[in-house]
Amino acid sequence: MGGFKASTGDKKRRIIIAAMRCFQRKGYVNTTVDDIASEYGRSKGSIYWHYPSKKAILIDLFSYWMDETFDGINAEIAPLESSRDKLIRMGEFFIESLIRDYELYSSMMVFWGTAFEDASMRRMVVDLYRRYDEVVTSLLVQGQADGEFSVPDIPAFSTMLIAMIEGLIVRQVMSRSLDLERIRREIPSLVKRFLP
Amino acid sequence: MGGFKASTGDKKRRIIIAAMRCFQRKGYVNTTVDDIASEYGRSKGSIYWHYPSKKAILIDLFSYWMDETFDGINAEIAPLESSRDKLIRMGEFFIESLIRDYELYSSMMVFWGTAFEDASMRRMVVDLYRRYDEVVTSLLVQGQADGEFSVPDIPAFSTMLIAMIEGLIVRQVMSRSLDLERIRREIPSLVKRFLP
DNA sequence: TTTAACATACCGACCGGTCAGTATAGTACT
DNA sequence: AGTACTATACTGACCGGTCGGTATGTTAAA
Repeated sequence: MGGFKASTGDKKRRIIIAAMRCFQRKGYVNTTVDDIASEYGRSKGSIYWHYPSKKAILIDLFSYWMDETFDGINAEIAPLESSRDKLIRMGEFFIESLIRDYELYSSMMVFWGTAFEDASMRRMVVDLYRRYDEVVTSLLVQGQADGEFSVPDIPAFSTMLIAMIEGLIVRQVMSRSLDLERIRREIPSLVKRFLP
Repeated sequence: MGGFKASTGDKKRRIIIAAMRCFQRKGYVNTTVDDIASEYGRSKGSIYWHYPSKKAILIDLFSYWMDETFDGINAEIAPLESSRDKLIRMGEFFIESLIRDYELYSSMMVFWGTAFEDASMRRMVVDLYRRYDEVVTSLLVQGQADGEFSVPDIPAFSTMLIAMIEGLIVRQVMSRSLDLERIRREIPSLVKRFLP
């Protein structure tokens, strides 16, 4: 991630940043559009000029994060050869992102909470899982085909790997007490146990 | 879990069940106290006779679930000898609970979302993590002492095991599309890879 | 280069609905 | 009569969204 573009004119992006900060501080429900406006440094009317609803802001934030995440992953793993290395790199990448962009992940949890109660947002989350699954599954298939490792049940293992990352994110956002550097260091040894 | 006690007089328990159903359907924020009352089959005034606030109901539901979960785990793993078997059983137990008490887990996610925005609830969640960590860590220490397996970094591995379960719960609650039976079947093979 | 016309961006008072929580009167069992 | 509980009606804070109006360009014909 490493910060949003801030070229002149992209007010929407500025609003998203403001919203992100607010959501991270107070959650979605407790954040008022006036809060976002004040963080944005403008008034509520201005927000509604750019966005049709509070929900639309959250959705936009989520889309942005999702796209950036996948771009990031692809860029990270593309130069690597081995599928196992790619999976290791993916794991490390997520932990590093979580360390660096804690605020963003934190406000993303807000999306999860809200998505739970909203069908259209939920669909976005499910789509996100599907995309992760595609990436991980194809790496497992590839690595197995190349004879790098052998996995008894690829879909199940893919699900569990993704679940682990997701669980780490959730926990860190809730507790803020994880030693993420230490966990990052253990990712290679973990994946090697996973995929011997 | 397998259903709440329903002895005469424990209206609070009935209210909790009603609330659970509502939260599961509509989430915490979108559930009104009138919704809970109507699911409970009584009026709002009645709810407020038993509980001082909507939040108190959620907290009570969470406490109940937490206690039941730990009782369940202890009962499951107590008769087992090997630490590895205990960890396998724990994993299976959670997946089985998730299959059986989906509604409950689903409404628990609501707690997560709300806890994110509320310091006192957040403390409860952090405490829950601490208790899981105690159980898993002590099993890892024990198994290592007994020469069953060897783990490079016990706290990190404990965290990751718990994260995996948590992640599975989150994902299932969101997507409802996981093949949990299949994942349950893979738990032993997964733990054996984890702890060779 | 003036000016009319339009576009973009923003302001903030206000409305209308929602809902947690309260007040109070009832009921029914002991 | 008292206690445990329930029903009804109400209050008031809160907040998403609206809207009339303003300010600051931008374009282009006169």
